[in-house]
Amino acid sequence: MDGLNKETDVIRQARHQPAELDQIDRKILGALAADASRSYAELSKIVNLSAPAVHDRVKRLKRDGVIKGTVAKLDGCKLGRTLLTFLVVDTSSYSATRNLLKFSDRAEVEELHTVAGDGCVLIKVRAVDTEGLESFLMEIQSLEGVRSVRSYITLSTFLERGPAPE
Amino acid sequence: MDGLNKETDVIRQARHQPAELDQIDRKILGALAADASRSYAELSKIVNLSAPAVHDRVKRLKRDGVIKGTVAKLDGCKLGRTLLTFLVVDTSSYSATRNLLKFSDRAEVEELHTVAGDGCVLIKVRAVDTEGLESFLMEIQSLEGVRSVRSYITLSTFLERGPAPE
DNA sequence: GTTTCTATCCGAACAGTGTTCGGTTAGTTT
DNA sequence: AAACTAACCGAACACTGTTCGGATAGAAAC
Repeated sequence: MDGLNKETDVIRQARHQPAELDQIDRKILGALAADASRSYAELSKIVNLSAPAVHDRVKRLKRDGVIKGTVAKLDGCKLGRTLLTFLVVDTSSYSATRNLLKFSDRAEVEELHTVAGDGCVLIKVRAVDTEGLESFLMEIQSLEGVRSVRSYITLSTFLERGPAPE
Repeated sequence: MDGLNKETDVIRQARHQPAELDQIDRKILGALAADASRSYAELSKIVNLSAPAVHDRVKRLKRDGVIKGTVAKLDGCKLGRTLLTFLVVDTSSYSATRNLLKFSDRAEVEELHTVAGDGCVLIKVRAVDTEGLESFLMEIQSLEGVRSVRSYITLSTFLERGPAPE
């Protein structure tokens, strides 16, 4: 027996390394990313495998974290949120940035990232209306250490989806 | 019989007006927006109704378009896409904007909006690496009528979700 | 070459969930 | 009062998700 052991699936899993994805995996991921309500019978027809085989693969993809979960896509407008805006907030200190991260528990905040470049924090906000956006904006601007806020108010959305598997 | 007829559910549906959402609807929506794999039995416990009652409500919410569908959330990094960037493209003509909209069929493009303000189009791009972003950027910049491109390269993502039902 | 181990697949059986149905209640309009 | 609608429930049904044992193929170990 030499020093190089066989790398089994269990060992790989312990290292949190996902298995390599073949074309079948990517087809399944693409199908589920577009519509997660598809049955295993449907998926099995798409990739020409049996339902249990597809089930095994999906199970592995979930275990490895490639599939992080399944969520319902809601219509923001029909929920009463009509105004989508991206804010780029320029801060002067780390503590100011930290204060901004606290806004992630607001209902109108959908995304919150730190970014390199001119700004420091990027926020995707879906407000009820212009009034709701205004009060949110003023709250941000009044924070200690916030130098400037650039607003990109969305007119039309042409695409909104998650990562594509290839 | 006076001129005002009763507005039934069928009539309202024909007008594409969603029914008003009560607290139970919003609880269900919140639960499904966080995890769409929850069973009706689980949901029924959350809102203190029977499974068929929850089923009826979900059916209505789907029919009215409040629930647009269910999708699998994929891990961009584990798919090999490590670099998330927001681009704000400033264009000088409508035809240039139209050309930008064609980029919505690219695998690395996740969102594409037209925006008011300084820029005209906002694109969320998940590229494989810096090299992939660079080639994408150069393709955009070389388009006729593109005046400038502002890039916001994401360092860390703290929140990424869909619209919240209040 | 042989053995052993792993990953992957399949068909069949099982368990669990989704879905439909009839009946009841409550509220509103005629 | 009568008629209609919306909403709920329990029970039954149909379907899908899931597990199981067995077969195959490939890689590593001997």
